[in-house]
Amino acid sequence: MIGIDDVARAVGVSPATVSRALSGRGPVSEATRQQVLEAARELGYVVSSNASGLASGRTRAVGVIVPFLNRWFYAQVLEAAQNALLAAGYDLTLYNLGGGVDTRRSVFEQFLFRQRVDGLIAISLEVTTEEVRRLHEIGKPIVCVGGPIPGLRTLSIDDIEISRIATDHLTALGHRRIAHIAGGGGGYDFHLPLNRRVGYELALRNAGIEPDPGLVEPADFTIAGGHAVAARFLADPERRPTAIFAASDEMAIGAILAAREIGLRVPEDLSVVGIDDHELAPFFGLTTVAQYPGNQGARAVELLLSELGRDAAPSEDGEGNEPLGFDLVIRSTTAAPPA
Amino acid sequence: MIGIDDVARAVGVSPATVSRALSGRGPVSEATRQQVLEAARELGYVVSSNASGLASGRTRAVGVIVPFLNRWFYAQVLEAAQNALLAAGYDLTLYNLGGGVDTRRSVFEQFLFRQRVDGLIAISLEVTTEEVRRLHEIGKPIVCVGGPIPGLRTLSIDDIEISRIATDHLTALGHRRIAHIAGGGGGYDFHLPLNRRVGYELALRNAGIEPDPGLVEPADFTIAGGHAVAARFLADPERRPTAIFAASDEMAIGAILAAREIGLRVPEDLSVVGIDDHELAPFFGLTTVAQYPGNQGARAVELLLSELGRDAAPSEDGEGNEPLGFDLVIRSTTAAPPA
DNA sequence: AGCGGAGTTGCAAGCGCTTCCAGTTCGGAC
DNA sequence: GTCCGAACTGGAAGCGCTTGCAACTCCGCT
Repeated sequence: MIGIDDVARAVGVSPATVSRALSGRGPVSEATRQQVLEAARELGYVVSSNASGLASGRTRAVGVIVPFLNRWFYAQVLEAAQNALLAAGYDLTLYNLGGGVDTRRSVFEQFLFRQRVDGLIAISLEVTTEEVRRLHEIGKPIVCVGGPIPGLRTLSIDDIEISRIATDHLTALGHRRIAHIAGGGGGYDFHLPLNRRVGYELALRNAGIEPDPGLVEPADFTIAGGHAVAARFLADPERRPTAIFAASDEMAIGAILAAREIGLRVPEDLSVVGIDDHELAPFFGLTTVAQYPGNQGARAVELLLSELGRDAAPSEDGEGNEPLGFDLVIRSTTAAPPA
Repeated sequence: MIGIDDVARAVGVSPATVSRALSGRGPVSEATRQQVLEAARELGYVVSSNASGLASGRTRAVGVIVPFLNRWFYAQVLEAAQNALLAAGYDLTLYNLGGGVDTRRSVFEQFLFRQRVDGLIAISLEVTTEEVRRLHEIGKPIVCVGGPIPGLRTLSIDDIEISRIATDHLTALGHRRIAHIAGGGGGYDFHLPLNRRVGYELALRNAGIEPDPGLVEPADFTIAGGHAVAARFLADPERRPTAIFAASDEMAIGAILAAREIGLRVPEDLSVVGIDDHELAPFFGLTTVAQYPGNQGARAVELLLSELGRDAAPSEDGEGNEPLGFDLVIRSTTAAPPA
């Protein structure tokens, strides 16, 4: 393995200078820098991250913690984060908590303490107070996306507002009986489904409609889950809603399929709105509120790196939570209710 | 930060003994080992991966290279690999090549050479010969899943056979006009779609049917792509196939939706078969060939770790490729052709 | 009693970098 | 011409572990 000494010898300077030239820390004359860069490229020299990390305390790696992998939203955020990190020269170490209690515990007890990463990004995590304590103990900067974790800097969407807008769109079209497929269950941060429901009820009240608890039912954020709930909503022609607002696009798609199965036309007989702007949304012509997970991932990296950049201690201003953008995207699954 | 010396002091032994006790390398009396373990737990000591890696050359991390994240198959493999790695005490460093040419190049030129990982798992990668050369240069064990990379140990499905079985199922039901939505395009290993087409044609010939090139068209492995191709196949009632075999479940689902849209019933008017056993397959009642990506990921980790375990040089017996299991799963999208 | 060997343990030398500190050079100010 | 500071460079001390080697302790044997 070719080391820093080889490069130093090739250029005729000390390893210290090579280190400075390559890392950009400390003064090096432009001429020397160029020679070093050249020699390094020529020899194919790449610094050993272990040695560098041990000596400097910086590893140039960021840990990303996700509760799931195989969900569109998480994968989008993760992909964007990966790209941003690679572009900045950072490795991404993945911690997927979806592997059961034991793996989850060992991540929080062991893995995160190995000094392998300079900082962490946590995506929509629902964590126990004990886990929050561990996260703080690590003493490294953390940025959360989505699930607000007490005392940590969080990037989050305004879930109440996003839902209000979606529901407003339906009331504005004239709908009065609007059902809501809420989120719920398993591993998700529980604030999200709750806030989305609050926004929905807010919009109804604004339109002078009293929310009917019989028109709200939770599902698990999947197509199959949305389908099952929608089928129940639509079963009785007497009590059938004229619109469904689902807390995610996948559930909305399930609802569309359920409607089609019993011969209802979308949007003529039933309007459907989702949240996400999932990759399948255009395919189904789904009206939805886009929340740009890619931007969220990229922004999280940006924030984290800036914190690392100023060699800061983990920011104590954890309350400086940053709202994210979203937009209503009107396609062809919403229309005025049947006469 | 609490270090190995603290533990040593607490127990009253040398750091060397603590290291041996914690890593399991070298002899330590049972009594001492217990004390060390106890003290480490108590103090919350976790070895610094940088220091350990630098001193030993082992990092207890594995790199996983994927071409995409937001595809069901990749996410499944990745998730399983992550679980297996965590269980074995390994970190997983992710390299997603989907970020464009530049990131791809820097991964192959820089990131993989940082000595950050002990080994690599490459999932269904299509690589250039230059990239293969770089992979070899790294000098670490590599296990590939799916895309056979020349000279590297590969775990792969028998794509010809898997397709043959799917198509056989259709011919056995009596179908004669069977269309194939092939894979193709962008970033995927190109052997896969090719082999699947070969298996399809093989099965047809076995049933005495001459393949009709007009009944084969590629799509991009997505629902939308499958939908578009299927819509074309089904447009002309005269030349309409009675069955469609898609090279992936997502494309098969697209085909089902396309059929429904023009009023065809599945399976009465059209049979559809896919490959994968995607999470949505049960929801659509899709008959498919399951290929268990989770097992593939777990098996890849197992192989890689066993290679690392015996401190082996990267195995030169790269041709010892291992076939993987798959099963025809018959659900409700296939039946005899209309009379 | 003396000895050889197995089982444990400690010593100390690194692993390959980074960075503090001190030295050197050079240009300008006086 | 001298002096000072800024800009650059090299020496060397670690960073926190692992591990080869030597030392030491018990045994059971002869």
